Amino acid sequence: MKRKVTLKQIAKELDVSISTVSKSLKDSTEISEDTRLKVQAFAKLYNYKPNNIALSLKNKKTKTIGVIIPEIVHHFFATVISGIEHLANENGYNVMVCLSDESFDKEVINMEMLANGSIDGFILSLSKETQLKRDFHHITEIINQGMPVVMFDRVTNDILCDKVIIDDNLAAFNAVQTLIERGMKKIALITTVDYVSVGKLRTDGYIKALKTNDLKVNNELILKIEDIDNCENLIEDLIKNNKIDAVFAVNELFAVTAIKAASKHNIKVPEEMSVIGFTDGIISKYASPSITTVSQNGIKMGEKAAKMLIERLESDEWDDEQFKTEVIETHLVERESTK
Amino acid sequence: MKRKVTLKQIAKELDVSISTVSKSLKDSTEISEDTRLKVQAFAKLYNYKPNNIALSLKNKKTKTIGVIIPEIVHHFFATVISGIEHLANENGYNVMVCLSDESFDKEVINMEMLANGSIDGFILSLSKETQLKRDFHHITEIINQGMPVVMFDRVTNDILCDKVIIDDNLAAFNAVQTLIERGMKKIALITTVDYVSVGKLRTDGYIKALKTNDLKVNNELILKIEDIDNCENLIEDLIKNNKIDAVFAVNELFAVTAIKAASKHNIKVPEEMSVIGFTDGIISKYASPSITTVSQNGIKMGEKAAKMLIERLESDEWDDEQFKTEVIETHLVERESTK
DNA sequence: TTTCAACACGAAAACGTTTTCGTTTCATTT
DNA sequence: AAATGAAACGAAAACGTTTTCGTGTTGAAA
Repeated sequence: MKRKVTLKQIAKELDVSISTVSKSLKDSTEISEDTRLKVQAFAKLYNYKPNNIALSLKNKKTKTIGVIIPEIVHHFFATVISGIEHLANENGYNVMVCLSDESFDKEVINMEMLANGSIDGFILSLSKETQLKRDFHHITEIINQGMPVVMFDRVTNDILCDKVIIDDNLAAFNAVQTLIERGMKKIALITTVDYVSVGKLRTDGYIKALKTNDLKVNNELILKIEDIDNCENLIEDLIKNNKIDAVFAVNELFAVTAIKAASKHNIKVPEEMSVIGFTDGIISKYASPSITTVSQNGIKMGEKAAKMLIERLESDEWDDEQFKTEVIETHLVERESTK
Repeated sequence: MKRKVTLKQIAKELDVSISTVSKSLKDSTEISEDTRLKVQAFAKLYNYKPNNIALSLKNKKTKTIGVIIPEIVHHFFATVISGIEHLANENGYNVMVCLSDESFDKEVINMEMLANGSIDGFILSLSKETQLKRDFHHITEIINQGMPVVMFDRVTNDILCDKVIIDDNLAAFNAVQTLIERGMKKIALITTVDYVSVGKLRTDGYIKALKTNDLKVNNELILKIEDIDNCENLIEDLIKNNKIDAVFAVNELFAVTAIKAASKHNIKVPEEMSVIGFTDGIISKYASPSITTVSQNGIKMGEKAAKMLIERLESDEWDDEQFKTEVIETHLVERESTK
């Protein structure tokens, strides 16, 4: 077992100073060709690689990005991470991932943990609980300490920082508008509780589309689901008890569950009922019928977020206090669940 | 913007030495109560938190686990990460995630990057390309440097280290055995190319089950897919051209694609054809019909891998050179695609 | 009064780098 | 022969900790 070799060991072995070794390896002209080559050969032989931790301490830069997300077993968040990781890697950064599990406390603990030197900046999406509590002191504090933060998807106006989002409101509006244009009148909405920012925005888009087209907003057709694990019965009731033309769901899980409920009651999709979901994930693609969705390009969001963060990190320190909000384009991916 | 405060700054502010500050914060009895309280109050006021990087350098421990996986936009790997992250977090560890994108070179680069001090140990699953090349020197080298490695799922006998796997062979055998017991005779296999370790093992299990039951192994019923993105046509041909009783697929993607192909040709699942998949993921759950699968508990695998790694890290340094291979239990999750 | 603990604190090394600023040596110029 | 200057290298600080080992000041015991 040969342990990693350090500058000190090389120096001792070759009977020169640590400085000489360091300079030699950096091809400094200060060192004679003789010693330079000798040191380099020795270093290569022993496979010397500088210690990242020591470099981090010296440079006050870790070249690491911290990512805090609510969960990872979730197609959208997984794609975002993928985007972040790739862009980070291209730029010589590594990625530390922490899960908040939708919990405020875990979000706080994880952020404080990482903020103490482990990383250079954050990319994060708020947990449900944090959105419910509207308590963001842990994030503003970190920003105040001079650490850049980029938020994505689940963001809030209460924090000033760079953000990457989609236009949830508009995307929902367009989706519902499409349904209306195709003749649907009785359109149900399956959404989350209001404190989830994106859920609220999509709900607003739905309502706006109805109003724009002089359709009544019927609260019986709006289902707000708190506990995602027990949504089947609620959705089944909604579909069974109302003669619905179409369903707009704010995520794919609700969409596929609606389709399953319809099929259970012999309602044909899309002939008798159209369904549009949100987030173009794996379920929508492989469900039967496959589901028309609003695409939400997680890869792009991740890449954009990483790019913004790295640019801040490498700009000359806070030269520009103007924070930006980038809006990622969405579009409707038409599949079999709409006619 | 108030930057993070250090021991040195506190020391200067209170006109004591750095040592005194450090000891005070650690409640050392060496320090008088007076100064101790004074220092603690000041530290609290300025929200002092020790710098992780400095601690890592001093302790030669980063309290960070490196994870290398082929991709993350993949339900199984996402669940594994989830398991790793939770167990790591419980034990005060953080997780750095790197994606190899199924590429040998990226796997090597990422590992070398992290091995230079950034992490205490690795958890990894081999990329396809690495499995194809059978070149593992980058991993053995890291192990030789004294860094613990735990491999999961896609492992190899060529490396001596801790491992976490499922019994792919047995699980496949049992799945096919179940099909046979229910009267199926013409059972197709949709699998990967042989160099993917788990694909090969599952293929062997399929063959073994047939042979055990004196059924002929018909190569026309075995489809080995290289390019996962273009599997539809191949699978459709397989199903169209053979009157098949059942399909055993080595992942859920193949399984759902088989079902779609069947439905396209008006073959009813499960009435005319049963389907069993592998990896109990989100597709299987939400497909129509939902798919019977061999469960492969990624959370448990991740937790187990993290546990083994942390135990090695915190044991008294290589006290035990015996590496273990943990086998995670699987079982058949029965759904609608089998009768 | 001397001696010796106990007490309270500080200096310094160590972790592994990079980099600035000497210092020594030797050859060249005046 | 003295002065200058380049060439080649080393010492030391710095990043932020922890910890060992002093050291100076007390008070009490001898």
